[in-house]
Amino acid sequence: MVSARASRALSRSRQDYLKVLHDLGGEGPVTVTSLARRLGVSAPSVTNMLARLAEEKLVRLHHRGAAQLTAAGTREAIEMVRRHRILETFLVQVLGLDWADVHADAEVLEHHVSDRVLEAIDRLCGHPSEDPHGHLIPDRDGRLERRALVPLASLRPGQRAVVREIRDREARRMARWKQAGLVPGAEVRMRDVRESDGVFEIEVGGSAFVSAGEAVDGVLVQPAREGNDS
Amino acid sequence: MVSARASRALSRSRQDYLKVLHDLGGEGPVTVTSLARRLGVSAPSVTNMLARLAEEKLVRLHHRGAAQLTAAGTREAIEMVRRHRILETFLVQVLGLDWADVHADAEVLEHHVSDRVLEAIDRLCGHPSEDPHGHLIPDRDGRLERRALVPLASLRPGQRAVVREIRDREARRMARWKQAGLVPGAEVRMRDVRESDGVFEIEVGGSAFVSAGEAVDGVLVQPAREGNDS
DNA sequence: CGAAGAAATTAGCTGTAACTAATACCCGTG
DNA sequence: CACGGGTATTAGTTACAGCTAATTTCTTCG
Ligand SMILES: [Mn+2]
Ligand SMILES: [Mn+2]
Ligand SMILES: [Mn+2]
Ligand SMILES: [Mn+2]
Repeated sequence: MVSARASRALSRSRQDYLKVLHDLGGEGPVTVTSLARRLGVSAPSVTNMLARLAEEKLVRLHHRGAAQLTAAGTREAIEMVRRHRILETFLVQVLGLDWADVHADAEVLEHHVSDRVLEAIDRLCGHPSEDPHGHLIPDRDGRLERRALVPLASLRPGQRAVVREIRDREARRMARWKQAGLVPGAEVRMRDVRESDGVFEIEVGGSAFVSAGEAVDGVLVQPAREGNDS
Repeated sequence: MVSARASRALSRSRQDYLKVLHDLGGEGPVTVTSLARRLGVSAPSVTNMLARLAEEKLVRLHHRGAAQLTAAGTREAIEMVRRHRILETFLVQVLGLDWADVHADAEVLEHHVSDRVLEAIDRLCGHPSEDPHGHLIPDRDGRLERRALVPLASLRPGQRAVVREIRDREARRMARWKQAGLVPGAEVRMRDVRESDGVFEIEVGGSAFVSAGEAVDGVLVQPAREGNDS
């Protein structure tokens, strides 16, 4: 029952488009503009590539550019997510690179590492279930648990939570988060929210710090069960 | 004294052309046809690419296609050799892949691994000086020792030698060599050469085997000092 | 010397994936 | 209902790196 990993290798661009579609898509379709922004290409480039992906039955095209992954497209996208996260784990755990810094390397390598090498890396890392930023790693069949997480900034005053995932695309911000102790597994408590200016005070690992709302968007937490405000 | 690792990233194709030029070049210039054969592309493609490389001052063009690396081209080529060999070492030593099988993966990864990742891999492998096939690894400044090796098939009857390098491009043949004990470090003795049909008998690690000349071209040995035919 | 054959080059195309500029389409507001 | 702003598409280019077919240029040999 070896799953049918078809032999056709998608181009690097296609793989990146699919991955971003999966990430932005959640469920609903995705707009040309959002893809363009996230991929760093022009809108016409996106229109164009989407047409090709549609022809290859990897995305379904709705009206006015709205695009949605097909089952086949989703499979490819998740495969890329798996590769990306395994590689990040490897870069941190085995090569000892910095947490905040491995995303860019993984973004390239995910397209060029053979299945054989990927499996060897996965084995060497002990078949990790999470990457260094707390993101879950899909299994070989593309199964991916879903977690109900909320943005750190959405906690109400007094609420406790555990940091679960850190968005990994901006090395700069990650360095700051790490230094503040906002890493997967950290326990936090929202101390105060100033509605007026969107600034709040967060307690993490004993000490506290203050931050503007957008400065922590990208940190996802799992709220503690209500009522254990010991 | 950080050496001037210029920022220019050469395309994958260029890097491969330079590497092959270095390998075939030795000293003298290289013909269009030999490049085409080795790279698996057509002759016009080579003419064309050589013109670009010449424009970029990476090769010097002599008459009728003869091409030769410039100092800058040589630097780039050796850098690729270093990357290739470090990666092969890593694939075998750390990931446990098969000796005979890592060339293709290294051929791809050499173009896509960042300097940072390469250095981390090199460190993890303990700054190896030879790859798994016995090829010397250039140091970070492009220095590469030179060894005086001869083809296994050129030994005279009775002569002893130590296997030093195994050509790594044909997995098929490598598997056979490995199985026969022809690996770097193995001690061999030429037992008999039949001039008539180019077949000879070789002793390696006690047992002996017989082979046609071309079947072992790609195995390079270091002849023992004359006269210790104990 | 002259022609054959080998080697290299030129000419013209292809596919991929970008880009900019121009245009078309939609939707909400006046 | 018409118009303006935002969104998407079309049209036309570009760079890269390959290809085949045709041609040119060398070398060698009769
Ligand atoms: Mn990528
Ligand atoms: Mn990650
Ligand atoms: Mn290569
Ligand atoms: Mn090698």
